[in-house]
Amino acid sequence: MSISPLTLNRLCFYLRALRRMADAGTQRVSSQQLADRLSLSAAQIRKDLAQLGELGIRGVGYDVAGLVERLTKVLRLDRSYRMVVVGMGNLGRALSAYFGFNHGAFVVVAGVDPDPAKVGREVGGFIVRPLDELADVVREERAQLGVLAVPAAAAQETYDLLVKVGVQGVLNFAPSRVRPVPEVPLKNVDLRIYLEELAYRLPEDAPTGD
Amino acid sequence: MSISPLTLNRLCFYLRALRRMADAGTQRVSSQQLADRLSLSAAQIRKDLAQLGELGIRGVGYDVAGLVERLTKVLRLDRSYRMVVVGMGNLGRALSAYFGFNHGAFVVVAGVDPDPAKVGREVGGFIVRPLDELADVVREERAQLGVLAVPAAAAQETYDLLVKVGVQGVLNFAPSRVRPVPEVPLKNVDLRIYLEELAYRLPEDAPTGD
DNA sequence: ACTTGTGAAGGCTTTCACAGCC
DNA sequence: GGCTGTGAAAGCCTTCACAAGT
Repeated sequence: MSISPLTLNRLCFYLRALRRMADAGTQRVSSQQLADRLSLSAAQIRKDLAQLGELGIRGVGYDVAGLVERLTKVLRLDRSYRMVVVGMGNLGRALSAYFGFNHGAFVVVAGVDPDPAKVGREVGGFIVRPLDELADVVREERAQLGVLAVPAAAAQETYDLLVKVGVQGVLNFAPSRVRPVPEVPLKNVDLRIYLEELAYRLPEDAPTGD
Repeated sequence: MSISPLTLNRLCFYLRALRRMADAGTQRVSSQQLADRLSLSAAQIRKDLAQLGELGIRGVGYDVAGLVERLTKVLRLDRSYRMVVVGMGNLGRALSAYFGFNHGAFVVVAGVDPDPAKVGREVGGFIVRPLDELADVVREERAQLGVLAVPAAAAQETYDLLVKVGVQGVLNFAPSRVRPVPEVPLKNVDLRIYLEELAYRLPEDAPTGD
C-alpha cells in the first residue's frame, strides 16, 4: 500500500485542518465538513482516508483525535526532524530563522557556508560554520535533512556532498534540476517556476511592467 | 486551447533548459536530448510542444532559438512583472533580496509591513512602507503581483486587501488556505507541506531526531 | 436518517507505436 | 536513417452512486 504524491499532499492538509479542529475542541467530523473546509469533494476525502484503514464510523463520521493520531503516525510526523541549511545567503538565513523556532517536527539545527565572511555569524539560534566542516556538523548535530540554499550552479555537487555525509533527504531551493540517488529523496522548491506559473494565469489584458 | 497545470509546469522547465542551451550556442535539439536532460520521456515533450503549434522539423528536431522565443511569448515572459511583498519578517526580507536583483522578468519593487518598527528600513533596494499605504504603494510602483509573507492568520484578509488595491495575482507563502476570487489567481507555496512530503519519503529505518 | 467505504464510470495524463516528413 | 506529430492504448485519479453499517 503506497500513497501517491497527490494523496500524500492532501493528507498533509487534512492533518493540518484536523489539528486545528482538535484544538478548537471539535470531536467528530464528516467527510463533507472537511471537504467544505478544504474546497475538495467529500468522496475524495473518503477515498484518501480509506487507504489508511477503516477509520470512520458509518452514519456518524470520523473521530477527530483518532484521525489526527493515525495521520501523524502514517505521515511520520510523530518524531522531529533536524535540518542543516547549506548556503547562508538571504534565503538560507531566512529559512533558518523561519524554521528555527516553533515549527514542531522540523527544526534547523545548523547552517554552513563556503564564504569565510559568513562563517561565525549567529543566525536563528546557531553559529554558521564552514562548508568543509559539513560532515562534522551533521554528525555532531544529528542532522537528518539538508536544505539547499546555494546558487544553481552548485546545487548538484552540494546535494552529492550531503548524500556523502549521511543526510537522509534534501529540500532544494536552487533553481536547478538535481539528479537524486534513490536512497536520498529530493524535493524541489523552485520559486521562479512558481512565479512563472502565476504569471501565465494572469488576466490577458493586464497592464505590463515594461 | 488551454494549457493544463502539469503541462504549464513542464513548459517552464523546457524554457529554462532551452535558454541555457541557447547561451551555450546550441542551435538544434531533439525531443530525446531534452528528455535526457530533464529526466522525462521524449513523447511527453513532443506532446507538450505540439500544443503550441508545429514547432519542430521532422527528421531534424527543434530550433533552439525559435523555441525559446515561442515559449517566452506563450508563457508571457516577454515582459516584466513588478511585485510588492506584504510582510517584512525574515521570509519577506529574504524574498525581497532574492528577487530584488537580477531575476529578469520578476522584480520586487516595494515592501510593506503593519509593524511600525519595520517601516523605514531599507531592504533589497527599497524602503519598507506601512501596510495602510498599500494602495498608494501599488499605484505608485505599478505593482502587479503581491507576495504574501504574513502569518497564517492574516493570509485571507491580506489577500482580500491585495485584491482590493488592484493586484492581479498573488503568491502566498503563509501556511494557510486562502480562498481566491477568480479574477486574481493565487499560487500557494507551503514550505511546511514540502517538508512533510519529504519526511514521508525518508527511508523507514532512519535514525530519528528525538 | 445519516455517513462511510467502494466498485464502476468518467476524465485526465502519459506512453506507445507508427505514419509522415526531412 | 532520423525525428516529429498524433491516434490509440494504457495508466492514473476523481467523481458517481449505492450497498452496508450505525
